[in-house]
Amino acid sequence: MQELKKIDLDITINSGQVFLWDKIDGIWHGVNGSEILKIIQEPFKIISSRKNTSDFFRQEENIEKILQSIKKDKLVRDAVTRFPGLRLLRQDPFQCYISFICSSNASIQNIKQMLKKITEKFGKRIMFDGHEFHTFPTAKKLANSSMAELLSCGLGFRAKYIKKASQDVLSGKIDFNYLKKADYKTAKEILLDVYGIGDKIADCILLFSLEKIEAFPIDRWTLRILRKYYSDVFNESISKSITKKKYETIHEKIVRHFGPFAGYSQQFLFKMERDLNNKKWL
DNA sequence: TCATCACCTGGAGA
DNA sequence: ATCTCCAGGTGAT
Repeated sequence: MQELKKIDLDITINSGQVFLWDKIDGIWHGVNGSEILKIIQEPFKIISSRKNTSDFFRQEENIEKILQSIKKDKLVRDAVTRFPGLRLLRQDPFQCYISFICSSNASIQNIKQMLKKITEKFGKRIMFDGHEFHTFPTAKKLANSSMAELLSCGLGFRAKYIKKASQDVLSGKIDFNYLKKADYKTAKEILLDVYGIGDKIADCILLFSLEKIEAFPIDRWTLRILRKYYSDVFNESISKSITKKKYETIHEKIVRHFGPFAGYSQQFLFKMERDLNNKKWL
């Protein structure tokens, strides 16, 4: 029973959810909004630079129930068997929002580099555990930055997205607390209205930071998985590219098939397929 | 509604 | 060395 609840840090951090994490002397350290986290694997312990820390690993959640639910699908069951310690994380919403806007048409290494520069240029420098870190900047800080400063972070065409998206948070057009309370569909529509956010990125933000576990981001990897293993299940051939309308109808089928915790199944499938293809992580 | 295409940038592979 | 291609997409025709 205790084994089922064990979180595997290497696997979880290397599953495409977070980018600002590094192993220092064999121990994972990472940035989550205004806090820096240090996580010991054995015995499992979370050390935060802040007094009040969030439930980053979702330890309050009934993971046994969730795994039991998603394991009804055979391929997900295989993935859970291979990566039993993989967990969904609960990230700082603004950092998650900016991170995935940066992810557009970029490799994980590239995304990490962009975000690292953003924290170094705009975040607050703090010493923690004997090392130097930079917190993730506030929306205000990024909204008021110049385009030249943003471009110097290697953001390229994403710089204009980041600037506008930050302004939308500052103005209150995007209110993460409201989005957390709203239902999936409502929250998604609001996010889709942000310049630089489409279906895939909206779903990542919803799943990784806004408590929408039914979100199932469909990127080139998940699409590949769906094409490869689920065309029969969904009773339709899935094309190589996906249109806006198609994304919506497929998502409905996904939730019907995988259930209310579909986002968890996505995480296991994504991890498995990328590992299978020897793709690099952090 | 749908199919193309350009897009910043850095790294890998030819 | 130099070039091409691609990377967890999105917005504009």
